[in-house]
Amino acid sequence: MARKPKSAEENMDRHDEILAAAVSVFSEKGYSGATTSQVAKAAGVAEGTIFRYFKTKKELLSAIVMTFISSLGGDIVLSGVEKIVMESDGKDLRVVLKEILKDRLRLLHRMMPVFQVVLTEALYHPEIRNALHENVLKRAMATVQPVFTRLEESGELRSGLSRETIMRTIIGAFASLIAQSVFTGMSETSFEAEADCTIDLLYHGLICKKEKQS
Amino acid sequence: MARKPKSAEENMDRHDEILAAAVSVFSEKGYSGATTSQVAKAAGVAEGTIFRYFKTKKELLSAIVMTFISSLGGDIVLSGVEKIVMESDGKDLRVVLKEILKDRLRLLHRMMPVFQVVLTEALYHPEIRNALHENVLKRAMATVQPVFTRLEESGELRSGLSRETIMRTIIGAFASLIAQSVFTGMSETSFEAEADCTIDLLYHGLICKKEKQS
Amino acid sequence: MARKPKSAEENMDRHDEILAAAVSVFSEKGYSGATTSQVAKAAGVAEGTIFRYFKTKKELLSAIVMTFISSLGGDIVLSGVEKIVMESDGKDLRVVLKEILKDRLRLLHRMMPVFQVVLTEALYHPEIRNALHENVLKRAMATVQPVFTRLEESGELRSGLSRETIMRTIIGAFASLIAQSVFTGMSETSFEAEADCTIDLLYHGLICKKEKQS
Amino acid sequence: MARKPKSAEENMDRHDEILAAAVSVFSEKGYSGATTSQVAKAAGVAEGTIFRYFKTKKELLSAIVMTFISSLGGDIVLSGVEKIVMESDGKDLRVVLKEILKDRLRLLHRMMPVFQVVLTEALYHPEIRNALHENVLKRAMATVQPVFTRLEESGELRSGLSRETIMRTIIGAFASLIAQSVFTGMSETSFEAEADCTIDLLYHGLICKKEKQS
DNA sequence: GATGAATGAGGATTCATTCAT
DNA sequence: CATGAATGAATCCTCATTCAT
Repeated sequence: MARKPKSAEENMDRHDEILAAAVSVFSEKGYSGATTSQVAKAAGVAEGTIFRYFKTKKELLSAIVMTFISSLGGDIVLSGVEKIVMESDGKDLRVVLKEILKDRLRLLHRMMPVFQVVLTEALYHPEIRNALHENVLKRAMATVQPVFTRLEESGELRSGLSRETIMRTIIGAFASLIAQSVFTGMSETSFEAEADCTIDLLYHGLICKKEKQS
Repeated sequence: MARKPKSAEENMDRHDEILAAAVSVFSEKGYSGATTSQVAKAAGVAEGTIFRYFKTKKELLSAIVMTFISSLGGDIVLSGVEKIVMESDGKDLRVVLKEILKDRLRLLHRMMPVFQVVLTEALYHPEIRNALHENVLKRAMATVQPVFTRLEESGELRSGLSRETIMRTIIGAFASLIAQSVFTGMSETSFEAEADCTIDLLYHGLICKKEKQS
Repeated sequence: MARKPKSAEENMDRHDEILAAAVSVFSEKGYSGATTSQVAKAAGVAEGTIFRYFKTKKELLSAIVMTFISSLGGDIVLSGVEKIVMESDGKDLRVVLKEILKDRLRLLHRMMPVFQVVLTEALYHPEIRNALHENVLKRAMATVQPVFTRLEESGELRSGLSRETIMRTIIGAFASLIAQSVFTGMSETSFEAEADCTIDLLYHGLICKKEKQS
Repeated sequence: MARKPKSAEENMDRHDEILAAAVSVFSEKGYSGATTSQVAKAAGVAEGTIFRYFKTKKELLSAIVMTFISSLGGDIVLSGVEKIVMESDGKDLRVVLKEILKDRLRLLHRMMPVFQVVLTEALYHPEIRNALHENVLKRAMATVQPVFTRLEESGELRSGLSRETIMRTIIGAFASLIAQSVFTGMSETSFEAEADCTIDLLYHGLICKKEKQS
């Protein structure tokens, strides 16, 4: 890889600094409620500089959404889950779920502001919704499939549960937990407890009781 | 030019018409993204008229939030659930959950836009979050308590599940279903199927499998 | 003025109430700074009612100015001075000046708000200035002429003083006293003292000192 | 960082251009009657530019008032009078008064519009009145004191005249002359004549006729 | 007549975007 | 390239005026 001139490298930095600043500001005031001048201040650049990297304010938002999608849906990020899934054979579902949840949570905490911005905008822009659906949800489902396939094949999974429903319910349950933890500032330990409890609930909802383990 | 003189009774309507229009516009573009002129157009009134009824645009938002909270958290609305809860004794939990879900869903469909506006703003305004927590969540939990208390007393409820976790998980699971149904335009019947499936999952997650206790 | 029919008389009342309210409001916030709604509230009438009596806000101002001019310049009002002037023969100028000042002051205190409104507007509207000049100043001068004519004829008035200068100086001196008394809330007695002192100054400036004064 | 090779200078200009335009427009239509768009046009800038230099329209007014007060009350400006006063020893009071009047008049002609704006607003804002009183009137009186002190000590000043009254009367007399000259567009020569006449009047009102020195 | 709700042109102010330096 | 002053369209809001009741 030939080294690019310094200025190009700096440009990249600037680009990302502005993006990061925009995420921070947008997540605090919302996209429409934020001003480019606030973003500029947060990024430590002049207002005009923003428009060198992003033609319009809207493009700045798009860049955030795209970044989010590709980092959440992209290989790099899902790989954490992928690894967990691949190594899940024979493990108790509860353990696997917990691992996945913790992996996702780590990510989400890091990305909370982006997440908030993207979700909010998704409410108002179907194309963002679609992009999320295609690139994040479907991918996530595909990644996790093996776990359920295995459970199904071994007859442990209760019958009558569609994959979609399962995924949706798990996501909903986790999402509500994460939301609560983010907004109420739950402690690490009580989050753990709540997580275990939630997983336990889901586990029993999913697994067939063959009276194997109590 | 002065126009549209109406009876005193229709003044109330005017107020509500503007409110309704605001909900509609805000839910489409977000509060900050919407303009008072758009609201006026949607309400079929002159822009100035809005400010006869709501001193500022912000007050318009507040009115929406308040309306939402009091109609969702208020007696009238919860009474649907209350009735279900009161008559739930002896019924299968699945049936009760289904009834509650359907009741809430009916309401939510009617209020979807308000809901969206309020939730979005709640992301950015802690005081709205608090108001929702105090007036909606707590109330809802209190209303549903008897169901779980009964299950607990009869030993049907699996042990180790905190009320909070149960409520959160149910809400999360339902919310994700409703969100999907709203955004993907799920059909009535497939919604029913999904709902049954979700309820089934939750039911087995909640209930102790010792067979019916007698 | 011939009396109008009763209904018209009642109209006059309303008319004057609104005018009085307008004076009060305009004098507090200035013409442009005041709103017709404030005037309406002060007058205890509906906003629309104002426009029955005065086609526009501007006309309301005109009416105030006209009222002022005709009441200050008109017979009724000047007659106080006229009487003083007519009875001034042989009196000491100081006494006459004092009487005039006191007469004007009484009037001015009653009319302070109108005065303020009219003067302020006069700054911005030459036609008001002209009207004031023609109808108030000239008249006032004409009224007071006899006093100075008499002094001149008796040789008491110092030579080299034009009537205009005399009048202007007296007016300026009195005006500054009144302004101070109005804005600083001078007490009745200290006002008296200041007035005597001012008159004394003017008197010696006007009168020829050949005579021994006792 | 933000270096301003010439922009420092130009900024000042811009700032002052807007201020000057505001003075001009406000003095023609009054503060409330003027619009920021008129000011912008008069200043030859876009409307938005005004708000880069003055946060609000009101702040623009404040800036005018402050400028006025500091330039009228400030050392630089009073120094003209101060010099006259310092060099007044032995001179005839008439000459001194004339010199002061001419000095002030020159200033006032230059500042007439500001003056008008400030005085008008002073009518409605006690704090402006106070500022004027403290920073202009008191200062002016302090500056002129020596003249009268000297006269008093030499026994030339008629007894029974308080300093306050003297000052007020002189100011009122001069003010009325200046007002007339400004509004009627008096010629230079007739102004001179009127001024001399006014001064003569005041002089004889102030000075004791001992026929000593002349 | 009197009312005051409705109007909408117009005002102050903001802010994304441009461009000369 | 970066800057930030300048821009002016767009926004929220006001208020004189009208008119159906």
